[in-house]
Amino acid sequence: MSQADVPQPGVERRAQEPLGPYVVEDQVGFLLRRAHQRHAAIFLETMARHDLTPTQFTALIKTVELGRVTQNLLGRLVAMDPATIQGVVRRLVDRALIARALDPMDRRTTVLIPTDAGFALAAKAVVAARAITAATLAPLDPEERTQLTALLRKLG
Amino acid sequence: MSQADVPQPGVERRAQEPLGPYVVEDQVGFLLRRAHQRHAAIFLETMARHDLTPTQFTALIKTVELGRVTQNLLGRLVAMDPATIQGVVRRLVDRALIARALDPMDRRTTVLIPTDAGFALAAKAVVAARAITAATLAPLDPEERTQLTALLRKLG
DNA sequence: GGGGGGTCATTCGTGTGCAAATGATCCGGT
DNA sequence: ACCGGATCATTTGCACACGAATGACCCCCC
Repeated sequence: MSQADVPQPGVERRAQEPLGPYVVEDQVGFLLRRAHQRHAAIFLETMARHDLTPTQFTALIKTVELGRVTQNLLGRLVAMDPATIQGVVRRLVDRALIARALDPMDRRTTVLIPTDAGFALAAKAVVAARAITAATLAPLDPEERTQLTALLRKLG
Repeated sequence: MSQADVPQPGVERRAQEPLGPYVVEDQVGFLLRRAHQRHAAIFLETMARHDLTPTQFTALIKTVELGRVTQNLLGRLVAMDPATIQGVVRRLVDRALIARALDPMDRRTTVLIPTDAGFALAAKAVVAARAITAATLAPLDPEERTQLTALLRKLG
């Protein structure tokens, strides 16, 4: 590193950066990406024996919870756009965790219904999911966990 | 909704769900995914005229900041694994925002150096990036913004 | 009772994200 | 001088994620 690469901080630079230095690592976007990655890693490892990804788990749980949903509605409920939910549902259907049914009232839609295997796996997966949430929040003390959850919910 | 679908809370269920009900929408993982998606949407829209994705922006900024980095090291610094950083860097090189150089000391590595165009774009993109952070945090009041950032950083 | 605007599901293209495998290269220890 | 473990970059395969386009279908309003 030459001297030119390490200028004295806060002298001439201030004029060009009136709002202070921009540190990528401190931006919400970067921190959100990191946190999401870490959670995904914990999820994948903990849920490995059930072979469910975070999105597959979420879609399955929601389908079991509702008993019967339209694919697009399911997508809206779990924050996945139609193109994404399509692939997620396809994989769950391929594994016979949920089934497609026809809606005589609306021939555009396919109704999704969990299978017995889907119910059974969902029950077991929820146990793992509780551990995943706990492991993800492990670095925080109880009060901070509540705060973080509240702030993220407020973030929309 | 039938009566059977809305049981009185906290009676028989407690025996089977000793830790309380599992609401997927309240789990950190779900909230992190939602928040990350929302940020990505804001980023894409605000950064549209510069045509940079969040990861491309981060990699470019970091390269400009360092002036000269190895690809794998860059990846570690911005939390992208070698397979991911490879594609990100390739797109930046294709657009002539950064250049590859040979390292005579280590023939395995390719050294990355920002081009003049890369410097120029980075300077303009940082302005947009400040707005993106602000827009992402808009739903929170100033104190909450500091809290959220601190909690996410602590999350690792 | 037809027509037009909206919705549903799907497909395509592009961009992350990671595990795993590969080939080239480096380096420490013998 | 060499060899074996480690690192670098790349590729492949799979799974989100979304914009845009498409074809089928719904429903309301004229």
